[in-house]
Amino acid sequence: MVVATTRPETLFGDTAVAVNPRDPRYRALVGKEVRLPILGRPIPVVAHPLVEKGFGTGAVKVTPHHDPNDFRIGRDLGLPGLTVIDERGFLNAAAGPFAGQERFAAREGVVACLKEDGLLEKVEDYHHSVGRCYRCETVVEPYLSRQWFVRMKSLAAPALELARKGQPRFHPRRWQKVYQRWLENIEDWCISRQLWWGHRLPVYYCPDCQARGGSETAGVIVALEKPEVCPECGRREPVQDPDVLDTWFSSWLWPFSVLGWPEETDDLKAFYPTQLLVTAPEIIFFWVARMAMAGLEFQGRLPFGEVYIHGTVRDETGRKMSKSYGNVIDPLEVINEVGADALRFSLISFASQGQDLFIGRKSFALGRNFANKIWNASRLVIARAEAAGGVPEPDPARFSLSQRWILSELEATRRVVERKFDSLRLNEVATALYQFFWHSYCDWYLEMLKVDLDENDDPQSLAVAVLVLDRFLRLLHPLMPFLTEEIWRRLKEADLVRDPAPLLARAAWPANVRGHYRPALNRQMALLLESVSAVRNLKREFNLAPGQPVRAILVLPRPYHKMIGAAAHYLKRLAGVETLELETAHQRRRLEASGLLSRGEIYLPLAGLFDPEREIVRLNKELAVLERELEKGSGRLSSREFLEKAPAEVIERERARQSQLREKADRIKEHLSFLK
RNA sequence: GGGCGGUUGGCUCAGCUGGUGAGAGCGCUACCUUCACACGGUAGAGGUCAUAGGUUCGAAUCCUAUACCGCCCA
Repeated sequence: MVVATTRPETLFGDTAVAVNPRDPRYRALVGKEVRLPILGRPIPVVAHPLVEKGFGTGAVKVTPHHDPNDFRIGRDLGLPGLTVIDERGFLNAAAGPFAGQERFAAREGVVACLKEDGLLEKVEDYHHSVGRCYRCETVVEPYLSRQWFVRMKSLAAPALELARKGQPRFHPRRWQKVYQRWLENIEDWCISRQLWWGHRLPVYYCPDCQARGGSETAGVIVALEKPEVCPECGRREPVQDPDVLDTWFSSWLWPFSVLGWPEETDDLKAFYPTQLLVTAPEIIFFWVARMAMAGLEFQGRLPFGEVYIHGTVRDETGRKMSKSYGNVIDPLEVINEVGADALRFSLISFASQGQDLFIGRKSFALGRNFANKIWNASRLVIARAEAAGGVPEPDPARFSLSQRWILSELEATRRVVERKFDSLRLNEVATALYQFFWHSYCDWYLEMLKVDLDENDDPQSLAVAVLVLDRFLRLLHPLMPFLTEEIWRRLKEADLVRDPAPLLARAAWPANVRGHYRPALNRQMALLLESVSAVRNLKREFNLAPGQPVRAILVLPRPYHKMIGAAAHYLKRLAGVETLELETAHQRRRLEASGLLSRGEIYLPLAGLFDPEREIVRLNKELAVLERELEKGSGRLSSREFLEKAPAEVIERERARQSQLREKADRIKEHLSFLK
């Protein structure tokens, strides 16, 4: 019979040749014996379904002590096993003429020997996967040895019972199934590790009693303390098992062992169990489930109520970051480059609900830029406040539009942050804070603040700027603790914030301030912001410098005039409008550029700078977009089914939107016909 | 083999219970060193939401199938 092997040197340990029971080529041979080359030992031909017919010759040599599959075949069929390779990788006495040879040298020798005897069919290159040590790359040799196991079924039962009731709670929820299924299919836990260091197994052997034999446990002593002499025969000092415990065997005690267990310490009483465990998915079996089991066994309660599973951190090529791969980005280096808060904020921003994170060195610019922005904006506020000799207590009765708006935005952000924290959507906490601070506070509020200060308009602007900054720092603190702490300290030193708390870390979380949340303001504020943007945009379209002073005609319904009139100085400064005229209707003149607002229009008389052709192109483009939208909407509104089945508010919104779009389109058409 | 996830602008990703104008950061284009910030500002370009069916008045979102990428299994 011809067999194929990648490890010829193991043939000395062969105790059978196996074939698939359904393989007609060998059916007649099953039950017969063949002779092992070199040693001439007779071994049986056996049948086992694990053997693949199409693989190799369909017949495999079986070496139960040096191959996991062969071990199974051997156990299923009651085959004997032979250990022929020792712990150092040398062949032992069972290898006959090859005894004492190193395994790879023996491989060469065996092949030569087979060739000489005319027993070698052929040698060919073969691509296969061998286990290697991840540190030294040495090929791992399967080897049969004594291992210790923990029986898990009874330990897992209480955890399983709770798992079925949804405890602990997993985020995202799908991992709960993974956890539960593992507990359901619990296997005994092999705790023997062949490592150089660690806790040795508390297992001792008496060589004399072992030699006398009798049973598998003869001469085996399990004890907390090393026995001086063998408790059975009282003669020799027992020898400790050389293996160490699996690291998880101490880790599964971690939730209470770090609190002083087995003593009943105050810490243990105060801090066990905790609320939330944060970890990665591959740890669910190794650690989460085992901590749960140990917690129930030794403390009678789960060690945590909730488990947050974050994504795996991968490098830019998608490989898991791992010390053994050597592709880890060292957090300390990142901290040196961009700061601890930037690292932290970046990571949180990237970690959305259990998705894996792909991270390269450049990724941390996100947090770095944000930290830089916060620092500089804070410098501005503090410097201006100090220059003003402090800020007055804000008087809610005198809040201006922009002040009420930024306070409302802050409150809206505070609500989002709380909600997202509660649902553990930390990346969305980060996004909300980022958007608020950069695009509401800095882009608009601080720009308006500068205008207020320069025009000596309203000292309260500064007071609100400080108030908002203080609240914002409190909200951001969990994500960027160092930066916020430092800025807050400076606010206190400048006497801008008065708070009894010695540290921001201990200061109160901002409460809902009644009346600050006023979404209705957005419509008014939007009109102001739109006006500024529209002027900037038109200047750009017609190649005017941003600072070029222009006259602007703002056409709005009467009720908005007062509000916009009060904010005219912002338009002047932020958009470079020299004179602002407010009207309720406007007859377009030839050399004017126009822009549409959500509820009004703006005109810039541009005289010689105006190019009607250019304006026509621009307006046509805008009109095309509107008409496409109008078409979609009227399609919907003319569908009887839509009108019958959609909720009234959806229909209402659609109608309102249609009339708004139509009005805009009509206005553009008017402009176009005028220009032509 | 068993279980699970992903596919949205050039890149990395959000988008929770379907509600109808698809978002962000980076990158890109133009302009700006204006006294918080060029790690910045202003204005902009850029997407048949993998494909094919289905459910629905309505689908990036729900269902089915396919393709591709990826993860876990002591």
